Amino acid sequence: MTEYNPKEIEAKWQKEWERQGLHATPDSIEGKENKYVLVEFAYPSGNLHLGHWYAFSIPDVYARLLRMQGHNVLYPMGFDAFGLPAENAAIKRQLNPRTWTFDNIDYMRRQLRSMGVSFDWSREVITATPEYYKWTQWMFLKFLERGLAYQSETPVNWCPSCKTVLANEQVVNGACERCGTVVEKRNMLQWNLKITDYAERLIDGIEPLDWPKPIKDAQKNWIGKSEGAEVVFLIAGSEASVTVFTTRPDTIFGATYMVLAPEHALVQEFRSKINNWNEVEEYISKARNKTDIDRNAEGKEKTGVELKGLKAVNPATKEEIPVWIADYVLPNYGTGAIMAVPADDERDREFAKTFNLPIVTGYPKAGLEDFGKKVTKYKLRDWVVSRQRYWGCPIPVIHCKACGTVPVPEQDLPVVLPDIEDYLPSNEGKSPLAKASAWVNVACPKCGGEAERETDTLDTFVDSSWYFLRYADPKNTSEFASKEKLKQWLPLDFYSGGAEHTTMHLLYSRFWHKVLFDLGLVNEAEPYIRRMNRSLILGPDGQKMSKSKGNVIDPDKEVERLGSDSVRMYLAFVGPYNEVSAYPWNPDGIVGVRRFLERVWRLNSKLGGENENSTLLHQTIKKVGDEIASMKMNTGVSALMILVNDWEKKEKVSQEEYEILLKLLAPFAPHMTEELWHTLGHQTSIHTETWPKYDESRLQSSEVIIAVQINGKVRATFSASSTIGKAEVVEKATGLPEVQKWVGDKGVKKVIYVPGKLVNLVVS
RNA sequence: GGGCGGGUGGUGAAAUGGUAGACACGCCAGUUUUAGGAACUGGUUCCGCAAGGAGUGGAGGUUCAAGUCCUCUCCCGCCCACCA
Repeated sequence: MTEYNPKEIEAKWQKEWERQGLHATPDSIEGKENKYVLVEFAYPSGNLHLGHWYAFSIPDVYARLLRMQGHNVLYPMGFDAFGLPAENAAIKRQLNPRTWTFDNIDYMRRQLRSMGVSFDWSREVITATPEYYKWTQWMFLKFLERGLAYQSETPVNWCPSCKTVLANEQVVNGACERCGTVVEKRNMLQWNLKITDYAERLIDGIEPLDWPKPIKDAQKNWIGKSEGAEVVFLIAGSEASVTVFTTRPDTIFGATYMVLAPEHALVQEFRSKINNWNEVEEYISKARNKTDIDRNAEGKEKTGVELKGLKAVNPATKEEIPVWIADYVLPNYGTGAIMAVPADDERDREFAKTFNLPIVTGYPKAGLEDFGKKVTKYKLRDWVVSRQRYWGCPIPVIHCKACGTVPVPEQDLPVVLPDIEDYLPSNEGKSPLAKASAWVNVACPKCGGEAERETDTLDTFVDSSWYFLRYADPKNTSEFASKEKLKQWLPLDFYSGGAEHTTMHLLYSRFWHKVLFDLGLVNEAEPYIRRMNRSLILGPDGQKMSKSKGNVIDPDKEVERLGSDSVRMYLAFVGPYNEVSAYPWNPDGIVGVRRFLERVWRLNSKLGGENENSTLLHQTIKKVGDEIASMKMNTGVSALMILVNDWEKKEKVSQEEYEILLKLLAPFAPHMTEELWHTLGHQTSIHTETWPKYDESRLQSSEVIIAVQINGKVRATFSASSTIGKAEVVEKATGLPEVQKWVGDKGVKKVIYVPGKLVNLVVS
């Protein structure tokens, strides 16, 4: 028997599997059920890091188990190829984003193959290819048709470094999620998708899903449903009124003043009646220029200005109350106006104290709808999808002076992203595409007159909202995917990815899917039934890996040192996959896994024994299958180690049982098991074998160890037949000298017997 | 401020209310006619020579029996956050 040489055998089998097309997945196989295992596709950043290995190789173990258990398993991979990060990286290197991205894809594909993951590359999807984004554009037009895509001039988040607008979800603590630059507010004409129309359904749909509770809660929280009432406050001495939203209409008798957002329309409407207009105007312009960071820095210190000369009437008390503007009232939540109840609301109280406004306590409580009508409000905002950047999917719309906004006719799709020289973003908020005049200037599809193409591109999250549908039918040129093929694979059986997508990709794509469902284009309202967030691999120092900290583990080097199978198996072994946790990479820990694989390799020289059909073997078969299915790979691996530890003590091992071990190990270490399998004389792949079956009746050993407790503390153990009865156990237990020592002459008051496990003797 | 997770050896972690610490790393001792470790054997929760005692952040409780269930409390992490 030769030595275990992973480098050699891994390269050999990767090549051979590819040659055989082992992982190409047909749309259906007679007698097999389809299963769709999905991982978030790769972003072509340029290099595979350990996170990719963790993200792809562990679900691969699961996919391989399902295959061996007789399913037709789709496990695809693709590239989320448009977007800011790739474009920024390309600009930094003075490369065209297209060249940069597609070179990265070629390189990463090769790296991915070294993982020995069973991706079906024949179904690869790349969002930046016209074959793909034709359908992104087509779907966008469907949204437009339905009134779910619209343009509006609204204050948006502008990243001055990336020189583009960002969605709310992409702004973290007032800074750009991608580059960390403080985001500014700008008024710009933007394309939006009406995700708010789906707020209620996005909340309702989430309940029955098999998702971890924290993700469900986070999404519900982000959508932020609150039930309350809208109450109309009249402006004294005028016909005008202001509607406020409150979740506590019962406190209306305590409302002693009202506050509007500085941006509220009423302020401008009454500008001539406001006595201190200069002061008010100054406050408004200050509030407008404040970034979210500034606002946070001020903490909870309240600022505001009274609109002097204006009074509102509290509909409950009929009293005239002052009207203020303050930036703690947000323009885009509720109605942009509140009734302030300083006795009951902490923020209102603080504001009232700062400006000496009246606080009344002990007021009567009102009924829910006495003074207003019941309404529901959401924190969720519409999804701003315009990006003033080159590297994205063109928005398929033409602006005509005569006809207005005209959709690009379906037969003209895709609107191909042109190759341009100057792709740098501009400070004015104009897409670089605006400079490609040959591309921009077109005839209006409606009237034939002069018209211009929309030059903004779509947010990358639009591209990734439906990629998993394309895998079902990746070569289709007449539809994004046929409904029949979609039916064969969807909804997904399993979707694994990062927690950072909870309120972004996972929310956007659910929304997208619901719209497609309403359009009759997909068969189900929810795309992902089972979702799992993976945990995180940290550097050896327990810190998040980063180049600046110098704690980055390069998977290529680990593969070179110990082999792909060792890397995969170590990642499986560090801890449960399905937990929001983080595991430090232990360079010695992976060596332990390599040692285990070598032990399995060496067992080969002990072959020739008789079948033992041991309890341990049956228990291991059950355990490994169960643990992989629940993504608790760590305990699955340890079960295999226990079996191997046991066999190592034996003189001989039966070949048939050794082959069972190899099959159990195959999902974790696909290369090594394949090599050993062929060494044993098999001609076909171990990965097409069926998963070993265990015998239920062999799970329980005939010999058991009974623990004897005195008052709940273990004082002795003895072994006995598993069929031993209570009376006999008590007799044996009380006969033991170390038990008698504790019982003494006190006598046994009570006996609890747990069959085959323990007996507890209660003594005085 | 709101929401959600967690606290178990030196480390990663195991434990349907039923022998806490499986499995692995590290460490210690030894073996292999040099060395090395990605080899082998044994040991390794803490205190104690031992008998024994203590022990899953802390304090109570339920139970024959609690890491697991209940009450209170401390600490840590993540997400959202002036959302009316």
